[in-house]
Amino acid sequence: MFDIKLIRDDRQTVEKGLQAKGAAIDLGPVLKYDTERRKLLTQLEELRGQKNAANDEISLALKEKKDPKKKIASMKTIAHKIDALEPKVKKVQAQISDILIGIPNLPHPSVPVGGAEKNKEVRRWGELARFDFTPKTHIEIAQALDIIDFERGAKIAGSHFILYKKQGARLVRALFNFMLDVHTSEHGYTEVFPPVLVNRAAMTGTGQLPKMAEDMYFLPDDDLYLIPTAEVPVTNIHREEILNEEQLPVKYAAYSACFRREAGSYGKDTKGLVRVHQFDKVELVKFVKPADSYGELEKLVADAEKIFQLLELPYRVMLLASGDLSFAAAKCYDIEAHAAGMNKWLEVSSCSNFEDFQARRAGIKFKDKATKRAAYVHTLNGSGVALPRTIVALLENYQTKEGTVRIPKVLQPYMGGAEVIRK
RNA sequence: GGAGAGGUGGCUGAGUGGUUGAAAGCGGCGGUCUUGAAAACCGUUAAGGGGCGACCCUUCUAGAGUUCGAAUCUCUACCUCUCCGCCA
Repeated sequence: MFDIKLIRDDRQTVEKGLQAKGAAIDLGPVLKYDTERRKLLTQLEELRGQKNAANDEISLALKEKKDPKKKIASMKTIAHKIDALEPKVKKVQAQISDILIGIPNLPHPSVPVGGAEKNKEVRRWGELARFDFTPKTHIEIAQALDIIDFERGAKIAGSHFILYKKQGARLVRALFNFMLDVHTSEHGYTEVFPPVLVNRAAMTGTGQLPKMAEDMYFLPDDDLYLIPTAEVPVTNIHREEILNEEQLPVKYAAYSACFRREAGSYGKDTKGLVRVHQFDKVELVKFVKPADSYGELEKLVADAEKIFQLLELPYRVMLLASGDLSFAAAKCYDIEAHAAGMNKWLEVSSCSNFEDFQARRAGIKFKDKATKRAAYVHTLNGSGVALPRTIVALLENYQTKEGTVRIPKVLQPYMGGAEVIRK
C-alpha cells in the first residue's frame, strides 16, 4: 500500500517517480478523497466521543440506581447520526485504498531514468566461451544427449513444460542442492521450504496482486494461486508481524518450483528452456533495517553472483532503468549469464530492494529501539538463482566437440562424481 | 469428508452485555541493591488514525447482524486443535 502521507506531503516527488516508472497516475483524485476522508472522520470521531460519554453516564446512572431512560434516548439519537455517517467514511476509505494499492513503488535516485535501453552494465565477470567448432544450442545438445524430452513434456502438460531425464533430471537436483548449500553454509541464509500455493493476501502483500493476476495460475475452487516465485511465500512468512531489532537482518534461502502463465509472451522464446511455465529456482529473501537496505542489496547481488563464479560461467550485472523496474521494486540488478550456443545474454537473477513497499502492504515491522516505535522493515529478494537458464548456459558453454558436456568441478559431487554428461 | 472445541496484547492466559484497551503471569525496558552480575523488590511496557497541543477516535481473526451500548449474544467466512473416516 502506497503511503498517502508521502503523496500529501511531497506530491511532486511522487509524480516525478511515477513518471520515471512509466505509470501515468493522476494524484488529484486520491488527494481529494483524502481531504474528504479526514473531514468526515473528524465529524465521526466527534460523534463517537459523544456516544462514549453518554455510555459512561448510563453506566454510572445504573450503578447509582438512577433511571437512565433519558440518557438512553439521547444516546440513541447519537447512534443514528453515526449510522448515517459511517458508510460515507467507509466508501471514501475504500476509494482511497483502491487507488493506493495500484500505485507502484518509486525508483531510487541512483536508478537511471528511462526504458530498458537505459539499463546500465555495471560489471562483467569471466571470459566468454570460445570453441574451435560451431557451438550448438542447448536444445540440440539436450536432445542429442537425451536429457530433456521437450515433446513428452508438452504431451503431459502442454508446450513450455519440461520433462528432464537421466543426467538432466539429476542436474536439476544437483543445482538446487548446490545453490542451497552455498547460501546456507557460506552466506548465512536460513533454509526454508515453503508452500507453492498461496492465498490472495500473500499475493497482495508482495505486490503480485492486483496488477499481475493474468500471469498467475489460479485455483478458483480454493481461491489459491500458484507462486510465480518463492519470494511470495517467503516474504509473507512475517506478514502482520513485528520483529525484534536484534534479529535483523533475517535472511532466508528457499528452493521452490515456480509457475508462470507467461500470458502475452507467445511467440517469444518458443523453444527450449529460456521461457517455461514451470521452473525451479532458489530464492533469497531478506528483512533488514531501513538504513541497511542498500548495503544489503549489494551483498545480495554478490551472493547470487557467487553461484556463477563457482560454476565458472561468464555473466554481467545490469542496473535496471526506472521503466524496466517491477511494480514493487525501488532498485534492481539483473544478472545475465552468457549462453555461447545462442550467443545471448540470459537473465538468470533479479535482485531487488523494495524498501518498505512490500512491508507496508504486508504489515511487516520491527521494534525500533531508538524511537521505541514499530517501523516498517525493508524487504529485498533475489534469485540465487533460476535453474533453466543456468542449465542453458551450462550446456552451451561446457559443450565439447564430441557432443558431451563437461560438468563444473563444484557440481561433480552433486552428480555422483560424474565429470561429463554423455549419452 | 463427519463430530466436537477454540481463535484476546511480543508470548501464555483471564474475561458471558455498560468506566475492560482489556486481570494475572512470562518476556522487554528503567530503577533500587551489588565491585559487577544473578536473585529480590519498585516502576514501566499494544498497534494504528486525527489534532500544534491538553486530548480524542479505532482495533479482542474477518465480515454482517441484534442492542441505546458487544471481546462478551446471533449468522457467515477463514484459520487452529481433538476424535473418527480416507490417504502419499
